[in-house]
Amino acid sequence: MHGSRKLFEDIPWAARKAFVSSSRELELRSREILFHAGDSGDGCYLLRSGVVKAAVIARDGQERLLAVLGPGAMIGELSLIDDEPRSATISALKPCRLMHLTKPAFFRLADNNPQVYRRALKLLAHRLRGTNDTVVAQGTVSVSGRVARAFASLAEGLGDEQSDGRILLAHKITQNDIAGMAGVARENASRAINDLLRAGVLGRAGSFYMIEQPVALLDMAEI
Amino acid sequence: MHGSRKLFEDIPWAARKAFVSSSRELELRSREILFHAGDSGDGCYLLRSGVVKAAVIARDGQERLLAVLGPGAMIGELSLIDDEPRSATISALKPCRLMHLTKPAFFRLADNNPQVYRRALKLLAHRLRGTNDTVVAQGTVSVSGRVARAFASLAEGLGDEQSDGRILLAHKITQNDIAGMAGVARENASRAINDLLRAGVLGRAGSFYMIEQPVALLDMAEI
DNA sequence: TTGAACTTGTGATATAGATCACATACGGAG
DNA sequence: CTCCGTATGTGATCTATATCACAAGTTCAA
Repeated sequence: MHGSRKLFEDIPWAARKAFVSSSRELELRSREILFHAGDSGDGCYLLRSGVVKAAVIARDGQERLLAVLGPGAMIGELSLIDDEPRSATISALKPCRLMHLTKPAFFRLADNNPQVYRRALKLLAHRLRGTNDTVVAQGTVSVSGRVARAFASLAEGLGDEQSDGRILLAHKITQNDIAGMAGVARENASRAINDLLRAGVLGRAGSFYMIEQPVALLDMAEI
Repeated sequence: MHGSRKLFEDIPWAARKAFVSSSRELELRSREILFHAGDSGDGCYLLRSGVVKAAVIARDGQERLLAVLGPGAMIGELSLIDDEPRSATISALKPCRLMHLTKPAFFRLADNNPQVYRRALKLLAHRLRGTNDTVVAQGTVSVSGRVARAFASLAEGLGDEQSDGRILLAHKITQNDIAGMAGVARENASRAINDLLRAGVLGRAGSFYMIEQPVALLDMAEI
């Protein structure tokens, strides 16, 4: 749970209140789609509770997952900023509550609280570092390493750190999702996951995954 | 030459003057390195003239090129924003003139001109869209498509559009650079480039490349 | 001008990972 | 419970791309 994922950390209370009052609540049922890549739209959303995935469908029909996002995440900020179409499809992996903020409201708020601008810049900078790393990893890291990476990224997006340092991924994740994040075939994701399980780096807690050895995982992921 | 690459478009003159007066000039000789990935550093640079490349070296020693940047480009803004180490190594491909802006100067300037914040956000949003696309392309587009992509990206970074619509890449670029951008082996980049030359999509203008059919190129790149 | 150090082109081979083809297991609806 | 759709595991191919191995160009510095 890296701080820079949260837009409103370090933001004065007055601004938070202004945000809440100028935003509108909405809910999503499981599997419901918030918007599709290519849609027009200029507002952004703050995820209050639940889990969503951001994905794009490549020309050949393959679904590539860019991220799985948990509470506190900012969604749709690219279109907010540059008025271009939505860059990814957002769909709910479980029931979600969101706040919707319009573009004028956001900029009014930010103009009055430069902290908001700084926070937003940090958020984008953090994402950019992440995608840059992904680009490099894509080309140089093996399938099993990229699968490890996918788990690391899930841990960041919705991991729940236990008191003993292990990280619980308290959400049902399919091999298809993992494969989509790692950019590998589902069958090979399966093999890689089992390797991680056998190595004891990863475990299963009920129907959820548990990262038993976060350090070892990051190492395999070449992070 | 997409507008959003330039930090100071639409920025009031007063702010530009403030920028110039609070910044320091510096020069790089060809092949000289501005900074290395991992270095600490919190200032940013504006490229006035010349060409640089942004690259990272993967764990296995392979060089992966993130971008080739021409005049007007912003460099080192990630560390400016989040105080983390430099994310890439910047080196000059030809002699360059740069302006250096310190972090306090940037934020002072931006706080007084929210346009600067908006502009910076747009810049990062644009990059993020680009890297997201790259991630997807990495996993789904063939080698020749990715090489086409590399040329498209070069065109954006330092292309010179002719009156007849063709785009001149007025800089000596090696196959190694192309391979590094596309994330492929140099030998295969060579084959792909020759395919593009034979197809007439690409041409050679002296020792430079010329994009003869930009539309066809983008199509091959699956953009 | 003559190397020496880069570049580029192209065939031959090796291999990681995709794809195919199933068997098996699971989970929710009736 | 029991059936059906979805998720998983694992072998056997197949193929795109890396890697290897050279032969020619080029560039540039001495």
